[in-house]
Amino acid sequence: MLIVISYTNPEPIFRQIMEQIKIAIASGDLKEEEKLPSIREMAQELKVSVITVKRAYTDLETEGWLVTRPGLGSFVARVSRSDLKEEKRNEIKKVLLDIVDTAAQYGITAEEVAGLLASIENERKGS
Amino acid sequence: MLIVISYTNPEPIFRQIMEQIKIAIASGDLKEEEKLPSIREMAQELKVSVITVKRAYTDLETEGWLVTRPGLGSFVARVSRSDLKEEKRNEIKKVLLDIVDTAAQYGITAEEVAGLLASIENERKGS
DNA sequence: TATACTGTGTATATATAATATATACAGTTA
DNA sequence: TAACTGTATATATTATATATACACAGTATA
Repeated sequence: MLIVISYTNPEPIFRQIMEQIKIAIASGDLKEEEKLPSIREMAQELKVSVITVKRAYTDLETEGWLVTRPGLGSFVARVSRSDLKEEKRNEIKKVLLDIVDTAAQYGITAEEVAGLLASIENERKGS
Repeated sequence: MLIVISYTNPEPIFRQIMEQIKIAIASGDLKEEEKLPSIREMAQELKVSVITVKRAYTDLETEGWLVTRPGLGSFVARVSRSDLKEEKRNEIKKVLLDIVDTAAQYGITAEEVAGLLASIENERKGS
């Protein structure tokens, strides 16, 4: 599993790890019931403390994406793939809602926000 | 000037203050050259430390929205209103770009994101 | 079958940086 | 000098990250 952490990224390391594991699950790169690298393995690969990786795994378990068994390892939880995608959709919707509200306070209309989004898609197609 | 801070909001207090001052400037509620409440006044109103308000004012000055004169007070900088709106537009575009990228990693298309945004607007009109 | 080995996760104590505070200091004007 | 203004210093609390010592699970082997 390829995980890359950035020290310039203000996001804490354990969250960067969490996010990339979620993406691995959502993309099918990590399958249900599959064993993840041990916290020591991953800590060594990322040149990061074991505790930091543990924090990422523990939080992912709390959110229901992993199951950890002491002495055995951590495993991808059941039925997490489509759930993860749905969770992300809701998360995105919440952020969009916040954007529209904030924009309004600055006198930027919802139509204008939609226009910005459309311009991003067009620029993407162009390249 | 009405500012409301929330302790459940994970955003630090000084950033909540900054954001609401920016909105007051963008909306014209605070005009160019106008004097802001003294840090002590605002600290007392918000039941918050003077240092926290100072931090907000100092950062706003660094970003160019305020000018502070020791012994006199803090004042809205010149030509900040339209600049602020433009800055916000750029900020929003950056966030939208990030959303589209992240969504793609979860197998959510840009069209789907646009759809979510459209649904928000529709729900708003409905209410 | 007992036990030692090697893998796994866990708990405790510590360091550093960001946020928020209280209190003492200094500039401006009347 | 009085009554405003912002500023500087030292301290507390919380989040993030770490090192090190501990405990659990499976397996090889004496």
